[in-house]
Amino acid sequence: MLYLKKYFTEGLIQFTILLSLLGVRVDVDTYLSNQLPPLREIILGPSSAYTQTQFHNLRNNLDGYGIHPKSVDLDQFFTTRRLLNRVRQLDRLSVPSTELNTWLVHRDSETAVSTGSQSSPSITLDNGGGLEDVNGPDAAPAMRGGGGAPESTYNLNAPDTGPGAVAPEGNQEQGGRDGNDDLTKEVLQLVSSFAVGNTCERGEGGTHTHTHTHTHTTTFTCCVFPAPVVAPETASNEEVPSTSQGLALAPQLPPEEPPLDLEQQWQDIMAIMDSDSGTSGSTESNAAGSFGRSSGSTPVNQDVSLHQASLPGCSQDFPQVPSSGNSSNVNATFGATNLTGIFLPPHVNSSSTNVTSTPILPDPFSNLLEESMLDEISLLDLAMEEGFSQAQASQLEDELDSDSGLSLDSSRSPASPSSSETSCSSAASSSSTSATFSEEGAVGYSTDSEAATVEAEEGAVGGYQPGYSKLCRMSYQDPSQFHGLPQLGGVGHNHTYNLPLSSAFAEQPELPVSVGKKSVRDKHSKLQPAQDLLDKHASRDERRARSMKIPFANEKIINLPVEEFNELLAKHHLSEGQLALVRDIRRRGKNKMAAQNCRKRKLDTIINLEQGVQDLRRDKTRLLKEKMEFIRSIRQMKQKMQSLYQEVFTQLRDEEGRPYPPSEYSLQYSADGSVLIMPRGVTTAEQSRKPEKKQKDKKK
DNA sequence: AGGGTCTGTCATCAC
DNA sequence: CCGTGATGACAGACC
Repeated sequence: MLYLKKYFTEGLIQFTILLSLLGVRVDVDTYLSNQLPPLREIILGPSSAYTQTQFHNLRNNLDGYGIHPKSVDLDQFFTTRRLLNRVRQLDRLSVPSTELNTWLVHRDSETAVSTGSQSSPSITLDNGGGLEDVNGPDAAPAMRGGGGAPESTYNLNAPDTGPGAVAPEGNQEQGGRDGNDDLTKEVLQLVSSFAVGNTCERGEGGTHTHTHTHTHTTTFTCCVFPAPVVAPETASNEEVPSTSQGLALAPQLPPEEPPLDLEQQWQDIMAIMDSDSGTSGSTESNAAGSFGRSSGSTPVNQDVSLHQASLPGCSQDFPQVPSSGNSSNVNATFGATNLTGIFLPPHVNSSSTNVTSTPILPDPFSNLLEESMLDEISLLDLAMEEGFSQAQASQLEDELDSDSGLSLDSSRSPASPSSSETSCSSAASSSSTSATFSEEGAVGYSTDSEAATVEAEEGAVGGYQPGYSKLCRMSYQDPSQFHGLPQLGGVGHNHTYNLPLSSAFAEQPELPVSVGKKSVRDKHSKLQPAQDLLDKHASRDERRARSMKIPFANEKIINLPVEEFNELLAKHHLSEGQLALVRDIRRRGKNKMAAQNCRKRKLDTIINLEQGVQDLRRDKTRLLKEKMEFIRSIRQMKQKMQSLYQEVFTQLRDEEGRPYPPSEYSLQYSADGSVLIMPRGVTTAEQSRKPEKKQKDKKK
């Protein structure tokens, strides 16, 4: 019994830590609000991995020691170490060190063990909180154990004499007897703040057996109360409710000065529980509680430490589909809660049926994880994920941030083609001339005239800057090519329709105003006669116009407003052929500009789309980063919960001091905030709803 | 010589 | 109905 007490006490400590961790989770909830599952849901789920042996293995692995699993002393030692380490690791965990120390002392001081040697299958760890029945009388799943105990029974005090009674109560009780060690009291006080009750009660069948058949339900109840109020005296075994046969064990100490932090955490936890219960309560299965089924996105609270705490056993997290036996149970239980993988090592040996036949509800976490995480079963994958989030994602974002890839002209305003055009034209010619033949509205994009002006001065009346369009394109493709502007002259396209004002209003129609080709080209053709050169490089329409003796420049034909154009035609008496030619020239000229504008618009559209894609990629990267952070945080929390769950579970002992087989039992969290150890055959929903009533009924 | 790009032109549609 | 802009398609010039 001594070691029963020890284990149980340690269990209390573990559980306290667990609750404290939940306190941390409170913060997390602020951002993951609904996404985080209720504690009970987290704890839900059978894990055959939580066998004592595995526990030791885990510990040994963690500690790096090969200690015989059965060594109680070593257990103590390592447990202490482990707990300390665990606490230290819980950076954000605001667990006063003094409290921890106290626990440890308490642990060491283990002396007496209340032996509820009764055959009572139930072990009740009611927190002594008797203070106020926050949950109300019904709150009492704990009541089970406390069967006959008074309302205040949170029988921390009332150690169930039942056989199953393990001893925290006994401890407390013993402590009191032993002289009420101050430390012990303090410990009890602290512990009492986390009302813990372990109740084993018989099922309807009443066949309480050590085999823990489904007929009976062993309940580990943890009731939480703001202020523990338990008189040491109450710890007497006599107060154990006979009906429940459960041993009510509860830390009992007057709540002298509950640590403020602790209390605060406690309140937070309660708040969460309430909210969670409310949320989950709305759904049938909430009792079973799938992990974080509530949906809702909230900003991530980075309060969760992101440092990676890896557990060896986590490599096989998230088994998607349990194939058989244990794994099935595990999955069934935790699968829905997302904690399956964490809490349930694959090597679980569970013969029980689906304890947690809890309905699988939509789980925000699942959604979050399944996408990119659930399929990643190993920590290695996690590492890869992290690697991505930290390095690759950053790199990607950097890449996206930089324009090197697309070399888009940042000066371009996607929304304003004109601006882009301006940049192009200005880059092309640096011409200050902005005059355009816009009266007809066809020159929206035809700032080409600017360039044309420059060329006109050089004798290239064609007026069109050959490189204009190309320049824009080049700038789009690679801004660096702006430096190669002079080279653009090499492109000998005919742009004669974009005429400068000077040439457009030239009064000398005969003059070959439009050379049409690049000055460069002209230079290359110095040997040719001027006329030939002009003819050769003139546009077809110009040549036609010349051949037809059209008395005015094509620029005029093309760019004059329709009224002036008609006046011009009227002023000059032209033949039928001439008129047709003039009209064709005008039509083609306008169409040419329209085509240019059209192409520019296309280009702008493409640029805008590119920019949009860029922005979207950037957003995607950012969101991906955030997602990875979420996943990391969640996984870390799961790992912590897993280890805590495992430790708590393995510390539990039945009335005979035997550990509960993980294959048959699991810790589950009920809606009222109590933690129960349930046979896997019992559905959580069933368990969470009825326990209180059952207990009451049984009491009576 | 072949392919890509740019540009002009035509046909067509819409306003 | 005409003038004009927009645009797809085509062809020629150029690289």
